[in-house]
Amino acid sequence: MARHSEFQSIRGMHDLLPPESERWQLLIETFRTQLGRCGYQFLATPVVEQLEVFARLGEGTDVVTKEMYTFEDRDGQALALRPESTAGAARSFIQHRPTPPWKVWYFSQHFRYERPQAGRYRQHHQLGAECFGPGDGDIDVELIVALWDFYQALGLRRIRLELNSIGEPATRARYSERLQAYLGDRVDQLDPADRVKIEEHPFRVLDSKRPQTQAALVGIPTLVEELTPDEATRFARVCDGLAAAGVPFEVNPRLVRGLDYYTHTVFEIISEAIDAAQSTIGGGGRYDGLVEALGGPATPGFGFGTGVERVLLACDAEGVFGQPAPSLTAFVVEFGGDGSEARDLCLSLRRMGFSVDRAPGKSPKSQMKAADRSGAEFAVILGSDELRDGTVTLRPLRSELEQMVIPRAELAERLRRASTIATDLV
RNA sequence: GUGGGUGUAGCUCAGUUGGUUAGAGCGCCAGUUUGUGGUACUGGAGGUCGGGGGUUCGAGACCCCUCACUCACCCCA
Repeated sequence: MARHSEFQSIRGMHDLLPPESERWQLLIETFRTQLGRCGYQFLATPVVEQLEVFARLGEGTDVVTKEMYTFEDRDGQALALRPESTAGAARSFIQHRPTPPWKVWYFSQHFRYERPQAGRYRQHHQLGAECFGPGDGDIDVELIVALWDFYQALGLRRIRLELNSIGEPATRARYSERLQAYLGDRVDQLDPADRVKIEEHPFRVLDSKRPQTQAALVGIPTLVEELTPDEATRFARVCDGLAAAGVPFEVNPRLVRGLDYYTHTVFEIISEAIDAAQSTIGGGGRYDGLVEALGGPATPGFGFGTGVERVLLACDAEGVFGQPAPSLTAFVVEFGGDGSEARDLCLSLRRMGFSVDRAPGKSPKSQMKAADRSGAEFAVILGSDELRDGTVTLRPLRSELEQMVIPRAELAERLRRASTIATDLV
């Protein structure tokens, strides 16, 4: 893209313009409806937090150690743009001590300093939800089903839910050691690029994309085998709940997530329609230790995030969006007067709840052209004859019906009957 | 951070081995139709060829640097 001016948006950060922005509104509205049914309410936390809030997410996460936008303010306080939203929500929970269960949803922008590519941006947006308080698996089911139904409501069909349990931290640690031992015995079978991970991030070897590594992983001990009876029972209840809700899923014993705070249930939802490397459209899990790690009372939690840009990629790939509906009821076209009557008519129609626009000062032909382009259902023509007679010409733009001259007083009623757009007033 | 591809009009792109004044389609503006969009025809506006340097009589084409976009790795939504 050519650079025409001195300034442009920051790498990996994009403007959101109409008509694309309309689809964002649709996504947000659908999400709000879906989560509202489950009793979740909107939460907004600041874009900036103390660096330490995110640092507590763990040393083992690239999001924290490599990708954060960090800076000092004028007082020398260490701050960061949020790379995700769960930490801020947890901080907020601790700060305000709402009575659990605290069920919130959010729409927020996140910042990660990575090289942009398809479905990955330095500023990206997520819709998400968190539930602080209840520690039972039924909350896991509630939120996963809500997210699944959100995708269904959008019309996405080619999606896949992958599920796993990583148990309590003790189980995870035990498995980590076992994994390191297993991998240590087979170092030379792994892809060289993966060998270095054994020490620091043994779990990262599991979901490696490299064929040589994947071949070496056949028969590797799985986390599921390592779960205690209690953990396994808990996981089974989550699986049962999803099955009862009719949500198809597959247990992926190698599913590990990028953030260290997860316990028990973790999941991802992948779009099979996206023809790009970044095809995970949503993911989340349980984080029973997070609130405590941030200095709050021991409180379990579960949450997820879904990437708005990626969901829209999936929607495009599946072609779920039809023709956009008309957004204007009427477009007022004027000529032969000084424009004041058209101006007043336009304003009064708006106060009656109609969506109306106009393009004053241009030729009749140009105004009609503007009316067509605006997507309006009707042109309301105020020419010299109509001005003289106190009438308007009502011309349908989206159908083959004939135009008609009607008394000005009848206009509102005619529009109300003929328009497919609901007015927001009576 | 590593590697590949691409930068020409608002958008999508042509532009031959380096050779006059840089093109097309769509979009935009206007006219054919001084009261009517969506079709058709005609005309018009719009470009420091991403930026800088170099080679050359001559660079949109070649070389170097740089910036941006893009795809992949890493990682993640």
